[in-house]
Amino acid sequence: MSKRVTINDVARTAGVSRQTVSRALNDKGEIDGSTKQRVLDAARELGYRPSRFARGLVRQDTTTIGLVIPDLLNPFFTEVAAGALEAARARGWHVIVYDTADSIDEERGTLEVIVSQVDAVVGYFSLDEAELDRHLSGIPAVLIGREHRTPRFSSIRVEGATGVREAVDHLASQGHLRIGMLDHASRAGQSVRRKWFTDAMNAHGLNADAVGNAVQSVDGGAAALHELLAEHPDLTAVFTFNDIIAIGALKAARWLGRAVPDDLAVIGFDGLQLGAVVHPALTSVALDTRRVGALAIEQAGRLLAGETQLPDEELQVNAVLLVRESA
Amino acid sequence: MSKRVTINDVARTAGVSRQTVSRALNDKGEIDGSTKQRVLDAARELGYRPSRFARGLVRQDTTTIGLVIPDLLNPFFTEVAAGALEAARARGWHVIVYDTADSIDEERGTLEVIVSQVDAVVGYFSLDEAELDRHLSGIPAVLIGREHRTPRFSSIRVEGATGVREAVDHLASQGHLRIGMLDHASRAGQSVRRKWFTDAMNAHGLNADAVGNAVQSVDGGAAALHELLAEHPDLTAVFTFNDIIAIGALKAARWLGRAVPDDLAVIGFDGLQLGAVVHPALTSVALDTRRVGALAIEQAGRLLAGETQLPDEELQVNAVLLVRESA
DNA sequence: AGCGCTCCCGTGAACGTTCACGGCTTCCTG
DNA sequence: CAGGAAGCCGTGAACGTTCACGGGAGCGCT
Repeated sequence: MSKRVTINDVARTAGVSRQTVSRALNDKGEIDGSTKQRVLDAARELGYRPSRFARGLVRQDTTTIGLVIPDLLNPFFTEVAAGALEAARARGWHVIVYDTADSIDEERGTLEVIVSQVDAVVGYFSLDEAELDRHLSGIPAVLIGREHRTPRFSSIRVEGATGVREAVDHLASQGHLRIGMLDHASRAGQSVRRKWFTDAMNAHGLNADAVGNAVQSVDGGAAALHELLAEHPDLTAVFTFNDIIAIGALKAARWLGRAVPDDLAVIGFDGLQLGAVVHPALTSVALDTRRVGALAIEQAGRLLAGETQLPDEELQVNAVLLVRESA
Repeated sequence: MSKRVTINDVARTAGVSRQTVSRALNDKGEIDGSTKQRVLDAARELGYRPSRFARGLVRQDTTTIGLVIPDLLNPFFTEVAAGALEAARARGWHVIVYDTADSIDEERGTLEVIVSQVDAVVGYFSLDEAELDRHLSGIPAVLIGREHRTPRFSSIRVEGATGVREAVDHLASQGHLRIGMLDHASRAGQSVRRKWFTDAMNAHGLNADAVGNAVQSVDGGAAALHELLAEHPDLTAVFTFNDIIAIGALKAARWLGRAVPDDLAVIGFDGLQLGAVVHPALTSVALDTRRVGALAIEQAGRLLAGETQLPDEELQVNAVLLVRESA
């Protein structure tokens, strides 16, 4: 195994000192043009590359953030990730991406290794607070779509109550009275989004008990709509936990011969770009996914800098109704 | 600004030496159970976190790979990235992801900073070889979908000639005689995929001159199909550079009132998962995108280990026809 | 008693780079 | 010609961790 080429090797073959090599490579001043060239040539010839560890050790500038995502293939997380990457690049930060494959064990494993590699952690987690705390061992962390607020931890909240209200308003104004929902139940029981839905329905004096449960996938959404319509054939509109499930619902509706939006109106949640390519284009309670990612990065920066906490409003992104074709 | 908590601080408050602290944290043997606990407590209390730089400097184990992607929001690249992440995770490597936003300047900037942060680079690049070489400054690199083979560089090739041939066979067997193509012209002129198409058409004695040019987006595909059909109204089938463009074509076809596949057959390229959610589901010359990413990572590992070059066949992924509904 | 072994723990060195400082020329200025 | 400034370069130290080595205490065995 050939030893690593160090700055001293370059210095020797160029006939100068370490420091001069360093000067040449980081083009600081205080160096003669010709010697600089000589050093550069020597470095290239030897195939010298500075050690990021040694460099990082002495100058404390480079910051690296760990982005933890349950599934990169899910377009929602992709969009968030894209927003985060962009924000990070803007400040010259590096982002290590970890895909936990929706597995709690992978998440544990990821956390285990992540803490020794990054300055802060950002993303979606399923572990409970206690274990999260333990694994994180003091690293600043920003949790997305989940409450957890301490000096070391922050969270980015999604505010969808008014957006969902808009959606129900929209449906009601078109005469829909029987509106169902396809929820996505997690370990924690029914979702917040369902609560928003229920509240909005109640505000209209409508009952919100036609709720099905969908697995987090297109096929899951399709299957769930089948079931829901079998139970409640009179539904004329359906609101879904997210766009993925909504697209499944679109698929099932076509299968069942129910035209969208005339025979069945569909409204999703998230406002993914994906919703624009399907037919009919998906109406959705949209949230600025890229902004979610960007906010998380920014907040990680604040935690890193030890700045004072921001008011909740700043750490929140609001969802609004985006009317396309499906409702 | 509070100084960093070092291993010495922990050692002092625990009343032991550095080495003992190190032993406790990396749970090596040679340490008494009670002192270990004492050290751990001290570390937790002080909020101690080992410096990844100092650690990386002495033990040469952690490897980090830079993954360069033109646009994470493009589902094709997302799938490749997912494959790469998975392969990297399997060997305990870290992946820093850079999104160059389809900009050549960003790519340059990325390269500039990447070389000092990773052990190897993997991904899609637009720069010409000379500049690439210069920026990479000796780092092992794996270029995807592009030729570039030297001891330091490798490339992952996509073999689609037979897959495209299958596609044209498929269309011809259904009686299609006038088949067009929506190409994506780059700086380098017409694409290899177009060549594959032309060859396949010629093999059937069909002429392949009904070719339009599409921008790399759904809308671009839609616009291009409009133009192409205006010029060649007799086309009954169209093959596209990739699935994104194909989905645009689907959209345009619906707009023009041409039913797919009956009035117009559409075949894409890439075989994205996305193709399964649109309607009609997209027939495509599919390639195992995740495997592309995984292959790239594996090959980066070989370069890093200085292993001998593999035969080309091993660094290649073959595309095959995936028949869904659109043709 | 002497020897050797095991169990713990500590000390110098090393990893590869940059920072702070100091020294040597050379040139200009009054 | 003295003095100072500017330009160029080298030397010790520091960053925070692990590795290699050595050494003392305690125990059992001959």
